[in-house]
Amino acid sequence: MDDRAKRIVETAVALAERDGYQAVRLRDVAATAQVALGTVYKRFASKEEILIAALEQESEKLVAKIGKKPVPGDNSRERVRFVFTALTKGLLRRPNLAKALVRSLASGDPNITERVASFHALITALVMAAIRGEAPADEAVWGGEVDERERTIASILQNVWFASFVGWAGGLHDGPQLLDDVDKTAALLLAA
Amino acid sequence: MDDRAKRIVETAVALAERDGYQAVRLRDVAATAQVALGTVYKRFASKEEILIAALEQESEKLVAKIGKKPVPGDNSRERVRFVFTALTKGLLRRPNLAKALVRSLASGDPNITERVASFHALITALVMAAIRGEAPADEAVWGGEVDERERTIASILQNVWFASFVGWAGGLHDGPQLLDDVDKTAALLLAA
DNA sequence: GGGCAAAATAGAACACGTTTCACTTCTTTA
DNA sequence: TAAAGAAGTGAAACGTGTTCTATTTTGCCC
Repeated sequence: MDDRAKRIVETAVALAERDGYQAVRLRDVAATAQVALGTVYKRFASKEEILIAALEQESEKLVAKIGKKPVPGDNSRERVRFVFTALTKGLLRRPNLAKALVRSLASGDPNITERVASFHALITALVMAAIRGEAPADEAVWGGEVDERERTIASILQNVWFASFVGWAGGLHDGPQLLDDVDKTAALLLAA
Repeated sequence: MDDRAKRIVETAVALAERDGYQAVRLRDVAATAQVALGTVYKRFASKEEILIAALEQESEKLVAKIGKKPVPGDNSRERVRFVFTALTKGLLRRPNLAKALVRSLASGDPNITERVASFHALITALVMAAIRGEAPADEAVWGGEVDERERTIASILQNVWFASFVGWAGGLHDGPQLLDDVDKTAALLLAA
């Protein structure tokens, strides 16, 4: 990502953080990033793509922070809770931004399918590492055999988290409730 | 819902069914429904609200059909699979419409929160009835005590279904995969 | 340093959701 | 049945995402 693209994404993040999705007006983004509107569209095909780029950037930061050390906790459930708590708190710290990002994630725009899949894979890897009690980075190391059951559980947890996140973004419930949904799921799926 | 409102929703459904969300242009909706644009906005606050009304209408039809008789199946898991299969197939029969509706459902628009919650409650009731093996309509009869564990499981299943549905709408995977996600979850959560 | 292709720019223009307004047509009620 | 208010209408206008165009600037090669 070149300099201009970075400025564009950072501006979008700043605007979303302050006033949410609708405040990310591309004319404002362009002006603030000191770039012409045409340049914005040379780099990104749409507003959604800018926000997905922002999601990538933010989630990578978050995952990097979480995944640096082995996940703390004596058993799968505790480690899973730790990971989702960290993710959720990291995002809810800037609620307007989080809502804007989840909106793009759930937009169903076919042009961002691969990016959405990457995000999905990123979280799944994190959760699987938590279940096993390894540092996520290690995952690159052990080459092959993934436990199918573990993958399924990780995927379920992620789906519950995502659905609950969307519910939170839509005002259905609050942050603690969101975490509670995931934790209850973990309680049922993971032996202590 | 008066006559005009019905025509508006039906037109929106027809347009979404043919060509998806972006094809539901409100000027076209108004023209086809033989109504002025101002009248559309007298009945519905936004495009999202029209589509949520459509979702309510369609899901009620679907649930009415599914919930008429006791759900077939010898155990919880089979009954749950039956219910989600029926729901999913009913929706995927008109994929463009389904994508448009799920988009509204996941839009995060705070003005439709209650409607989204109602939809959620509707599905939860259906799933809980399937877990127990009762006709959903009976639920009104037995007054009180809901098993907390059953409610949690129903909620998880619904969340997985929803998340997977959003994934399908975004091109992440296909219909059978969607059902498989839910079924695998049911396998882990429900004793046969 | 001059020329050239690629990139950037300013700004107009278009599409569509949404709002507004002036006017007409119903419906109610006294 | 006439008056009043509610509802509907057609059309214009506005905001913002997106596209397009003509012009300028930049980076590079000879």
